[in-house]
Amino acid sequence: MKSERISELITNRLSIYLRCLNEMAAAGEKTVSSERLAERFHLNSAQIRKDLANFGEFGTRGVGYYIDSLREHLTKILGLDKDHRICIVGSGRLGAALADYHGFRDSNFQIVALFDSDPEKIGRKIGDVEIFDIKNFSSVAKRDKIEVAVIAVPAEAAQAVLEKVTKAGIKAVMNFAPIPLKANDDVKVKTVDLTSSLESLSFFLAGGADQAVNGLKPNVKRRRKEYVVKNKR
Amino acid sequence: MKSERISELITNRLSIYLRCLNEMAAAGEKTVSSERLAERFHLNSAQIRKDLANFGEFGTRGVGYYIDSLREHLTKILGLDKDHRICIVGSGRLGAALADYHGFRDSNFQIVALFDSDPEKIGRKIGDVEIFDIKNFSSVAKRDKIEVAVIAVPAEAAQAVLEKVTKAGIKAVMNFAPIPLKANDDVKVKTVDLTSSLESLSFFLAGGADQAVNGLKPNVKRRRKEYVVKNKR
DNA sequence: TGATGTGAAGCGGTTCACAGCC
DNA sequence: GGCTGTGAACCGCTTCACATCA
Repeated sequence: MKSERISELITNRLSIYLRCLNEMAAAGEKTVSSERLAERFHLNSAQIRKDLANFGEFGTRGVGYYIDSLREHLTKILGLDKDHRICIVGSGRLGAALADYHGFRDSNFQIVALFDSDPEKIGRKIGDVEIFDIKNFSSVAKRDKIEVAVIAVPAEAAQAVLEKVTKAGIKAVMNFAPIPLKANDDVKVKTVDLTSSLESLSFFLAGGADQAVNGLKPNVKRRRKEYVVKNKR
Repeated sequence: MKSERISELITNRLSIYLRCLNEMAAAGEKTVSSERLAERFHLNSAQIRKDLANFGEFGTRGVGYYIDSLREHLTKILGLDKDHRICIVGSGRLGAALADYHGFRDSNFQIVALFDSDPEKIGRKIGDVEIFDIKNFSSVAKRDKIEVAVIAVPAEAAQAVLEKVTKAGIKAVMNFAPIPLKANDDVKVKTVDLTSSLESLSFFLAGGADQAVNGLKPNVKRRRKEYVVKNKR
């Protein structure tokens, strides 16, 4: 509830700002204005100022933001001053791919465990990450201090997995199953739906909005022309 | 421009509706009301009706939607009645993982080529997909009738790759590089930023909005209490 | 002067509520 | 009676515009 005061749109942008600031710091720059930052990602400068203003007054009028200081603030705000331990539930192709994708390795996110229900797989390793029995989720999660669960199981199993990890006290979940999940208020779920992302692209390729309302199928009747016109623009 | 009349939020939902309808059809159901569909994904029924109304009048008052008929319409609208050929640019860990992830195999999306700039990798295969020299992108893309490019290269290289595939006539791009890209108006780019998704979760774990405005750092001055209070709620 | 911080306006998406139709 | 299709209200995010301050 109160945790909804800051929207996900904002936190996503904070993450992007921080990445950019890190680059600038590496390039030896000292200060940056919201205007210049905005240019970097074709974005509005007022938005950047407003995003930052949610957390305090970090800027200096007439100057801009001191890069090092702002980096520190954002790092703390995003909780990136601490390490986070992740597990992946589901060691099928996607789960295995994610475990093997070292994209997070150099960050403070670390994949420390995999889970599966298939007895064939339990005990094996992918890279140097062991696959555990999902039945033991709670104890392994506690022992290994896991904070984030990545759901990479088929759609049918995803809701049950969410409930299982929730019971074990997990508060942050990244869901790759192509299905909307119902979670407790105190659990944050981010769904990444690759299939519907692709299908959105397909829609665009198929002619996108051009077919809307007008590219009608034979069995669709048309009345009320005035609405059609309104929708058009 | 006109292609922006239908938002991505809508197309994402259409994709989800279709998946649900397919399941229902498989279960032998014939009709469904927007209300019942809405329950399935904890969502508002008016929204479903409005989404569908963008494309015609598919429902029957007093009855609901005929599942088979609606499936056909949505399949056509999303362009899923045709096959789509995909390539992945970047055969590093992420690219290889995606190539090896068969999640799309049983759909009408097919991964037909990989591209890389590393001479070591060119000519090899991942699964049964060959890695080509990015220099030959244009000719390979034309020969293999590639419609969608997946960008899985480091952030620094992503914009250049986008420009290269755009020049080759690609109109739909899925970007995994953690950086916002600038594209032509007639090219659709979907960015999936796993890092900023994770960092959003980290924000939530770190206390989320609780730290906003109030969890202030020493060097942040506070004036104008009235705004603070306003922001608080 | 130059850039922040922010009220107010603008815009787009969601939800409500109900007229219209089966 | 039941459910769609949709104007109107609502809500939240974005952009504008400017007072404020180093």
